[in-house]
Amino acid sequence: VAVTIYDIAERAGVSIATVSRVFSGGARVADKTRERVFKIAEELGYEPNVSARSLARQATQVVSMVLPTMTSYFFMEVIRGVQDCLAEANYDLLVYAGRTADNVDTQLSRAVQSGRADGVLVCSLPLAPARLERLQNSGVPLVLVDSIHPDFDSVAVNNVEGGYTAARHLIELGYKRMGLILPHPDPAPGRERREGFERAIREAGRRLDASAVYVSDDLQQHGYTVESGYTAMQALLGRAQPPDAVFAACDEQALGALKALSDANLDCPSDVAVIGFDNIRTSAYVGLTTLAQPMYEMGRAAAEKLLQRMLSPDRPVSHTVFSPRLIIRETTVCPSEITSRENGAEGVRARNDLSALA
Amino acid sequence: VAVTIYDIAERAGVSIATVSRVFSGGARVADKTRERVFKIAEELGYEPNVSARSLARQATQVVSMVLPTMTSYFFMEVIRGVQDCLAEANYDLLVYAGRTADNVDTQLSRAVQSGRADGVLVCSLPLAPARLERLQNSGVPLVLVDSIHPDFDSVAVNNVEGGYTAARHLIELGYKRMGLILPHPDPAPGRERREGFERAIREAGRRLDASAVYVSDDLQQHGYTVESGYTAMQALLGRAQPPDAVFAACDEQALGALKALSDANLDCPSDVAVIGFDNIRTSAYVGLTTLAQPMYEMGRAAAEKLLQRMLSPDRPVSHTVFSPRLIIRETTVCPSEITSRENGAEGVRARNDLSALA
DNA sequence: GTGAAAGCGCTAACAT
DNA sequence: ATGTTAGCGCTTTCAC
Repeated sequence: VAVTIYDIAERAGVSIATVSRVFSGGARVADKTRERVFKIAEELGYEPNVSARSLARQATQVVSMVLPTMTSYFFMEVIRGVQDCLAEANYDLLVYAGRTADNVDTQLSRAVQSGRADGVLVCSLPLAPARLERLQNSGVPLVLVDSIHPDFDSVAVNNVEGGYTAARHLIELGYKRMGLILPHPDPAPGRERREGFERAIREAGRRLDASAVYVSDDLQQHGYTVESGYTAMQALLGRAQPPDAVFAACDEQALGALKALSDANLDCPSDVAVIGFDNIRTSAYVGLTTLAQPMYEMGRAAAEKLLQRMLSPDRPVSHTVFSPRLIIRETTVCPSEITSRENGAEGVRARNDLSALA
Repeated sequence: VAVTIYDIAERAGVSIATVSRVFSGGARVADKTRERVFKIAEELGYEPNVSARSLARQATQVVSMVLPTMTSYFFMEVIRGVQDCLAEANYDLLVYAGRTADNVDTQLSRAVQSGRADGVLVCSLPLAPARLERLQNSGVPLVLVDSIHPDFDSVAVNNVEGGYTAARHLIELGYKRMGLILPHPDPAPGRERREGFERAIREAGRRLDASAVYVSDDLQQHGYTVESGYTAMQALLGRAQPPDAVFAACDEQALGALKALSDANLDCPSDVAVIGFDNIRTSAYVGLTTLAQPMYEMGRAAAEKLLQRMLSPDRPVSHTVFSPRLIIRETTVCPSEITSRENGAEGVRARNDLSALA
């Protein structure tokens, strides 16, 4: 049904090899011939068949990306970075997002299946032993995003540092009774953020009471939800010594916590301050203080790293770690205080908000 | 390098055809043979090569999806619906998102390239003549999402109805001076929402003054941004007769409008009411009254429709149109008024919020 | 600069 | 139930 190089070759009075050379770019073909071939191809509406080319070249010009779920601002931005980088290099992007927890491994398997893609990006997936083995056996070039393993290239944010920074920020502002809200303990990022947070508190000569920590057991989206944050804050408020500042290890939870506060007629930050992690879009809108991850850049970096690994499979494994950036908004400091404490800080905050809303 | 059916065939003492049959499912193979083949394949770590299979079958089991941009809650939900449906049918998803306006057509071309995918989903792309021709010539099964054209299957929301409903809601609440904020006039959805909105106003025996309409000329994201809404609301507030209720044709703009209101020390809804369109995540969070599009369902429906068209290319073209659903929150009615007007409405609203935040 | 020919790994008649 | 064989459309040595 479709037109092939044979059709072109015949009409142009050349061999299929020549037509192939014309469309493969590099090779040397007489200018006259090249032109003639292009012209005829244009007339006939010829396009090289992708599958045939992939089979012959033993390469697909496709990269696949595996995600635990589709619905998250974080993933969207990462994908955007990936997509932009790949498009520039003329690669296409196959997206595999899990729907349920068990479904993820099915998706992973498809993604790494032989001949499907030249490389694979694995995002935010804890590498349990079985999964790890699957990946190691696949032999496909692979880079990890938002997780780390010594055997694979990776791009991630320094979660420990982020947690540490969050605690330092609260300590410096003079808050006394810290609270901590965490998503499901399975994924590493939450655990790491907690580690940094607790370290800073220890270093300040204080301690985090067990009753001030709420860990979600929500399997829904590993607790990365507004609801889980809402529940968590309610629980913390019910404790004997409610906190005066809480670190929610992801912005979704922080937003839920904020909601719980306002439902309880408590003011943020004067009654309870809140700091999140991620800097999702809504955070800028509601003025949530948080630690920003450079999501788009992480996507780009991961794609670039993968492209490099595809070129030279033997290069040493490398890990790119970004530092989370503290964005101070209104949930840890009242606007008036900001101006009084830091000269011109108000102006900075305003600009922050505008750009963050972009 | 990789293991092929030849390796399996040899070790199992059968022909490659038998091995192929085993892995292609359907055909009848002796149970003993099948088992033996599976066992050996397992040992050798065999996986069918995707490109070879695609070439031989003349089908890829891949669907590609083209989007104007990656960064939008709407697209994300649509993609999720698409992905879920495709995964169930064992299809993979290739995502092409434009980065700049001109880039979109490059992406479109790749998406419909011969042999790349068995079908294509085109989302939110105005079909200018050149683009239209490209699609018609490609011969690939295709369905449109969030836009309509007589030549192609499509899935969309009834924007005219949505605009109409928005106006009716405001009229019934007793608002007098309507304002209208629109994204860039190029994409059809905005124009259609305006049409419905103005019709309802005409039918109510009133008219919409030209000075009460603000159309964004922002090319950035076709004006689907918080900033464009912010600017728009500021402009409307500066008019001789500022509106007491405004319809923003997308939620991003509505959020910007809300921000402009609060920056001007105006209360919503008592000074100016605001109603949006889309029901993005943040809208639920800030209590924005809006018209919800069933994004996930639209994605699913589109994918299903595409799968059907791929099965029977000659079926008549069909269009699925969803009705937008009015979600009343706090930007058009004060909570107290809701309870006084509609019995039990408060409870409904609360439930709405919880589920919408999910 | 161009052509001939041997694959790439799998599928699908057709034959047995 | 299984084997033989001719492709699928393109790339890529190797000659000339």
